[in-house]
Amino acid sequence: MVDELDAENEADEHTLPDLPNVEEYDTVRLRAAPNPNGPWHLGHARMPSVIGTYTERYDGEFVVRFDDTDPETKRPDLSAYDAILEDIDYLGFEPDEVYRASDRVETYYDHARELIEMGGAYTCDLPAQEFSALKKEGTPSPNRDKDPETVLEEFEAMIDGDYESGEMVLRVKTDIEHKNPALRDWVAFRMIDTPHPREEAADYRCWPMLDFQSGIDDHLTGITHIIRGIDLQDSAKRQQFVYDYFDWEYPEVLHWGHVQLDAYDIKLSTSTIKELIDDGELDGWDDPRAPTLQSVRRRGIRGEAIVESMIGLGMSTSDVDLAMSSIYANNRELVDDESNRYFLVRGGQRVPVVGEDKPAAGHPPLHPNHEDRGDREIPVGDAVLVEADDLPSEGERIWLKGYGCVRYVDEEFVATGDDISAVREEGVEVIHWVPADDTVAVTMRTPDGDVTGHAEPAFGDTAVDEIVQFERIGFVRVDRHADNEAVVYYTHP
RNA sequence: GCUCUGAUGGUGUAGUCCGGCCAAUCAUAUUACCCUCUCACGGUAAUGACCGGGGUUCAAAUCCCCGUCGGAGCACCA
Repeated sequence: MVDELDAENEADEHTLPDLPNVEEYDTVRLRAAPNPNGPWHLGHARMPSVIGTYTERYDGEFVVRFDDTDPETKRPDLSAYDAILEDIDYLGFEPDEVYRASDRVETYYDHARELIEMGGAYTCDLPAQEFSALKKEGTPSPNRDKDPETVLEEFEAMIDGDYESGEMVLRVKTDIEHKNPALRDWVAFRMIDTPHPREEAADYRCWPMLDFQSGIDDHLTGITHIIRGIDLQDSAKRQQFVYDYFDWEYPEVLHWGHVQLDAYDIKLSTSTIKELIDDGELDGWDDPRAPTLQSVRRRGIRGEAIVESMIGLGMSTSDVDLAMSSIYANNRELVDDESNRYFLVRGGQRVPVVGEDKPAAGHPPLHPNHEDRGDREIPVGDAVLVEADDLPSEGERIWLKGYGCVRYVDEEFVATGDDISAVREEGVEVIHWVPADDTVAVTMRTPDGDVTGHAEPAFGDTAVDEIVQFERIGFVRVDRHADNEAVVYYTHP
């Protein structure tokens, strides 16, 4: 038993490498630092999946920090804060702490003041392009040697909003000749005229840049390991200058590449999805065609299946393609056993059923591997609906699943009375069907558009949120029921 | 241009630090067969990869060099 558990743990640990130097910290503390500009798309799931998994492995702590320090270019969406927390909950994780950077602006100011007093930063009124030109040749800004008193005065003026956007910034004094131009005297604070959408933060005009804010916060909140994308691979080196001034120890850092997703036409980008929704091309964030967490959630995919796939991507720094089929495979494993079976006929070709001894009803099982769940009852009536593609050629037999064998003659099904050996030994095909006059009208929403059809009467007894399998079609999540009408979301084959 | 960083089958991943047990792991995908009153589940099998070229070595996916290709940063975005 113990061996078994060990083997299992080893298999789990195989996918994600151990975090470096965990033994040096009392508690491993990890953070996800989303920009709250919209609900999450599937790619965003990687961070909480990995962080949550590591948190569980090391019995650590999971911090969420909203990096919402740009009210203009990356303007926060007020509803996104909660939407993101819900997405994390859906994936099965619960943050230990939640912060909003826009609540902590005074803290950033304080640290900036301290940095200025140490001579580690200077106010600079050079236009961005001019500084950029100087920087490229390694020439310092003429503002670089201002005395700290002047800098402090000008920085307070920035805080007071005495400058307009673009007039003045606070730069961290790094190494203007550093061989990597990306690290030379970077901007720590700039002026933004647009008020922050959060009321609590609406009065601030002087905002920290990500590298400053995030660097300060990671230290102050005791983050031990930072995991972030390769787009931020220079951040640690930039922030190291600030850490050196304060004599802080920089956390461990890991980087990973971008995630691409197959199976969707829509780009994995919050702004793209938002535009499509605004233009009415998508119904909302949970439209089945949208590559968002809300969408797959509505389709009945378990957060756990996504986490497993994300963990499977490992921690490589190169870009990775995630196959939706991997998420589907994980999810199928989770839902197959509990999903009862029903028939849905897409479209529907009406065919009368005749025959002197024809049975009155079909009785297929609710689940082929669980006879104890019992059978469904599907009355046949005078006629059935089948899918046009399933219609046999004239004179051929077909087996109506759970009902029996019929022969297609003169556009009618004639019950033949054959037993199951017709299927087992004579190769008669088995198809699904519904009674023509007793059905539940179903709209099935799929990533490729809506499909309409008719489900068997027993389907009306299913509960909202239930995952069922429409035989020979795939799994769906029951979204809502009305009188003999239902909407389902297609999960996967 | 400068600076980082990476390259294993269709996809993802293990192995690379400490060369041999790697004619390369596992998963997924695809195909075939078995099971089956589903094209689900389960079972079996097949398919398919170390970016290229040199070097070191008895031995290289693993070490060194050169190249090729990819990603990222050099923003008053995150």
